[in-house]
Amino acid sequence: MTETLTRRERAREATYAEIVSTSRALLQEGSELSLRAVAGRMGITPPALYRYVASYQELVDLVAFEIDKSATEEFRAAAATRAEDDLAGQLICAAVAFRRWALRDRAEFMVAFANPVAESNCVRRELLTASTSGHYFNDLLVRLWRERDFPRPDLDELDPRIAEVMRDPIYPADVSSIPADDRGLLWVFQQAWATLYGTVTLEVFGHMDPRVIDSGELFAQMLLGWMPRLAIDDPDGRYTALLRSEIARD
Amino acid sequence: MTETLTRRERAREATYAEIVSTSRALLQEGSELSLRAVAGRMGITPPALYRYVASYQELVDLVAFEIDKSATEEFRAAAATRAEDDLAGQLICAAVAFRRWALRDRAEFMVAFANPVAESNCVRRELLTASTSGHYFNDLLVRLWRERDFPRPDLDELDPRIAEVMRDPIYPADVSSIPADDRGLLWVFQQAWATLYGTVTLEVFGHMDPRVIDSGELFAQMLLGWMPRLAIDDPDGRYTALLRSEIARD
DNA sequence: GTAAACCGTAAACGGTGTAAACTAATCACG
DNA sequence: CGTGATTAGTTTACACCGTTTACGGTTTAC
Repeated sequence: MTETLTRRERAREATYAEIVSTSRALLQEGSELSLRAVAGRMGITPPALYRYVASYQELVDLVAFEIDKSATEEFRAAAATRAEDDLAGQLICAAVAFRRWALRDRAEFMVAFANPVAESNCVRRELLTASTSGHYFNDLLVRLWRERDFPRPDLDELDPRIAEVMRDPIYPADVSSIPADDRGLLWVFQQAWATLYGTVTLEVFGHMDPRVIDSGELFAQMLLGWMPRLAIDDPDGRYTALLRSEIARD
Repeated sequence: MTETLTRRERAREATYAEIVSTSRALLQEGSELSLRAVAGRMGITPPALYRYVASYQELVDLVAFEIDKSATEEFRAAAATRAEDDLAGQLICAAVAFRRWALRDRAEFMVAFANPVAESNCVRRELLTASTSGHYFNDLLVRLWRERDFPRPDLDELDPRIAEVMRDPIYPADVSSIPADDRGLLWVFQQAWATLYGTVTLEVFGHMDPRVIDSGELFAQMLLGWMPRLAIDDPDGRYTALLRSEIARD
């Protein structure tokens, strides 16, 4: 099953990997991501990078995709601290991990999530469809739904334009596991994701009192507000406590 | 009452106005906002701009503030299409106007609302406190609350850190009109604003199926979800219809 | 009337993305 | 094995960018 690559292809693959890791290193130490900086640190001349990416924007897109992929691993790890069958707990941990990651690695977050994707940018649109984090959260929600059977809209009670999208979704792409009749579930996901994304983006951009951000209450209330809709009841306050302790975790 | 300005002060004021209008013109026609471009179009040499702003970031902050101010006028105009005492209708119209404006003038929206405000940037923080749009929406919500008396949390049932912020808020600043006991209202505002901001930012950045954005349903559902919390009941569906028709407007 | 404050310019420095022409190494194949 | 094509990299160059410094003129204020 191991892809048999020619020597050159392997070298090329390695160079791509180095481009990505160099770029991420730059971002993490607070520098600007620039073609010249990446090339310089790789001991290479700037135009050489054009053998690998067609433009600066394409470099950003490439790095964004890899950042998303590696961040998703972090969410997955956070969820893995809960029991296999505790999907609600996993969702809470993953969501909080998303926020924690975003506030910690702001620069990386902005590259991956707060970068306008131009109408024209087809490459970017494709990568977006492949969004690793999108797939992960979507999958988590689907599994939660199988377990708890929270309400989902019927396609024909939705706005027809939305129903059409749910029938033939382009993002996230992997939707084969959801029966056609239950596609309304995707609409629940879309709305939940919008709320999660919106809250975190607002906090990262900092357009509000810093004390509110620090407290994490905006995020906590947002998640708590979603729990009933996902049939996550919390009679003994276990999940609320989990949420709060996860948020407090630096 | 007319400020008596010296000739020089008037000239300076005029130059500031020209800087802002030139910058906005650049943004609106899709160009990048740059010091050199602004100077060039003003028929001036780039370093001359340093007599007016200390850095590029300060230019951006200045322009952002003015954009926010003028956008707020647009929201106000949208609200003015409703009767004086129809605060719910005004809120809906203003909120939809916010979205409409953001999707129309994406570049301007990003400068004003999707620009990270650095911890260090004191000037920016002050301007943020003076946020015109923040004041406008906050004021609208306060008036709606006086009319409909929707529930607001007591300060002592809130997280103490949040309660502290509500007691001594820095954003939005004008809060003198809210009795100390009712400051929990600010928390409602904060959450509503976060949801509004988050939804619109997501749509502007376009990290989702374009068809969903075009439909406006994400935004509609978000607003519809908030109406009950604001005691906006809608037995005859008038407000729902208003919301939908406002969204459909272009 | 003179000194200070102000507005603007010219020149320069170091940074950015990108295009073109060229060189050296590597690969594929007869 | 040798030759021709493909590839990875360089050099040079251009047009932008923010910013600093030193230098003129105007306008103001005393």
